[in-house]
Amino acid sequence: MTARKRYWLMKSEPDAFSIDDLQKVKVEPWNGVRNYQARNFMRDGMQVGDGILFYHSNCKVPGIVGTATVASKAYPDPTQFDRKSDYYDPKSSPQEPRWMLVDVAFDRKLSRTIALDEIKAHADALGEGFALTQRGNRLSVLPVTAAQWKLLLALE
DNA sequence: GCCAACGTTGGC
DNA sequence: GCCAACGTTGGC
Repeated sequence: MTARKRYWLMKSEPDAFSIDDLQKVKVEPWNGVRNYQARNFMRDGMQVGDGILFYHSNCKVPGIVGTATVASKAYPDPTQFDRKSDYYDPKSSPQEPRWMLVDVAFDRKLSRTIALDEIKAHADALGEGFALTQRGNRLSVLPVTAAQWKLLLALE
């Protein structure tokens, strides 16, 4: 049985990993997420084939720059076991991994950036439940409804 | 580069 | 289990 396709938004700092980087490598293990809520979305919510809005944060024009697809089920983030990694977590172990990730596959680049400004301008239509535009929200992985997905991409 | 927001840590 | 201190995120 296949569950209904879900939608997500994932943030990345373009200096660290941009939509162009994803286009080059095609598939990227989404490592380094060290927030429990974000982890839970990946671990418990994501299914292969789900849609992802790729969002550039912490840059000149923050906004949605492309789409991607969930390409694997959740599995332990290997960087948590790597002492040399910035993402090393001494409290995690292969027997009891704390952090999970999914593989993210490039889908397409948008013809233009859907800037945060524009997204905010449509806050009413997107609804109060949209985590991205909620004040102070710093979640790097968040759910998007089918209606929000449609609305956001219609702005392209 | 600043700083508000907010999650996590650790002392008690 | 509380909560102050601290670190990080991310818009501006």
